[in-house]
Amino acid sequence: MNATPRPRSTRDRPAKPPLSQDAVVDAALALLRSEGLDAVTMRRVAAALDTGAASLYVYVSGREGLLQAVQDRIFGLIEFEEPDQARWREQLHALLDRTYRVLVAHPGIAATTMSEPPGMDATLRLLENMLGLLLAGGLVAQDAAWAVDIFALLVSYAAMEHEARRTNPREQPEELYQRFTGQSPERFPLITAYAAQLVAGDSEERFHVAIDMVVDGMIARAGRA
Amino acid sequence: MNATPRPRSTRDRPAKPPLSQDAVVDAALALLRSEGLDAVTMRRVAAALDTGAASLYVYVSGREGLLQAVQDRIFGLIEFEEPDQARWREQLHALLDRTYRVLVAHPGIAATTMSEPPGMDATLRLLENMLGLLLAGGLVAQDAAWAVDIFALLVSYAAMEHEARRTNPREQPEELYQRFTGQSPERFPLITAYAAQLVAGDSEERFHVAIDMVVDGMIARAGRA
DNA sequence: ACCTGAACACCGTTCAAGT
DNA sequence: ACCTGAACACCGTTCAAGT
Repeated sequence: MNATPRPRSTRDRPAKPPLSQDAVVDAALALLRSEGLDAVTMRRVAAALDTGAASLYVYVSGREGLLQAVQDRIFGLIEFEEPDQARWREQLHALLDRTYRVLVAHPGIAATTMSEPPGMDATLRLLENMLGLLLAGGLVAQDAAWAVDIFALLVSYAAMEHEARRTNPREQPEELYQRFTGQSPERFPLITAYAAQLVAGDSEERFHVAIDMVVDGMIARAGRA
Repeated sequence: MNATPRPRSTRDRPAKPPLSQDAVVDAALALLRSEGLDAVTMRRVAAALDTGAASLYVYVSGREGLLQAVQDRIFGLIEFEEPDQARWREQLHALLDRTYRVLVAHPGIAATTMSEPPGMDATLRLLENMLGLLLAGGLVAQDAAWAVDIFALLVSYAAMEHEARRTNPREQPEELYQRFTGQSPERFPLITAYAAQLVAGDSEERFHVAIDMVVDGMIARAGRA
């Protein structure tokens, strides 16, 4: 039927799937996991799929659109619990912990989650679930709606901080402590005095405290209203 | 003394200053204000100074170092008040408002403040002042130290949100409201029911509420301890 | 000693020209 | 109709070769 000579087998490469949105996102995700966000360029994703960068534009709107699809795929990995009034606060922490872990497993993606409003499917499910937990906690709807945004911000920031401490020597707590204590005590009396407090805790502890502060603040507001 | 012919005057161009760190940062700042962060490339900054990109590396360590110096210059524009126990909370809001306005006046720089730990002079002064306000409020030192980080995050986020809403039609509240209410009420009962609350408030209002939640949360924690 | 043109190794995106 | 090589218009950073 086909006169073109094929090398050795009917399939000359191991099951190259046809291009599709999913295949493009898969390739980007693999690159993200193995080499981080900087490696996720249109050209390298295309190369992993044995094609040219131009071919990707049929399936994604551009690099930004690709990254959004990747983000949504990652959020799709998070499992949800039905909100339970008796343990909503614990459930909130657990949900945010799972989100944190998924973000940390995909270096660089946390930064992109902060600059995009929720819109895709898995992102909306995360939003829906967080909102459910806060409403189960008896919070005022307006406060809950605003707080969801803050929690999303805090978890992304914690993941970014974790990555920075892992890869950037300048962000190591010891380094930072030295920098704070090395300042002039006349000019910076508080920074030098409280350097230990400023660098205390790992990203996960800092992030749990932050969540608790916001939750306690919401409850205080609800009590006043 | 010099045989090279000069055109018309002893100075053939209007007082071109010699290169220096300050001159490089000035040029970057001007570009940032007029065209945003994307315009601040080594090549364009150099072009504004009538030289090549390579020449900048004598004064800054690279693009990242330049952006840090720019950030510190911007924070240097913020004025500080001596912390006053009687009105620390109001002073905190005012300080964060001034920070917000300075960030908004320099599109794109807010994103860079989130990924760099405090280290330069003006950034440390901001940190020192915020810490002073929280301690004047009678908060536990460890809580105050952690909260400073959260406030810095919240103000940067608010500035980013403001910029996004100004430039990205997809982030306009009306657009977002349509997207939320357009979802399936079976799959997303809360998002569809509370779409109005989710998009309520401009970036400044949302940011003030966030600050109050954190402050109230800190006070609640201090009361428990 | 100081400065910089040109080169290196990349980018995202577009589009004419092929099949 | 679909796909893509090559081009366009850029990047940050380095370094040999000039003054």
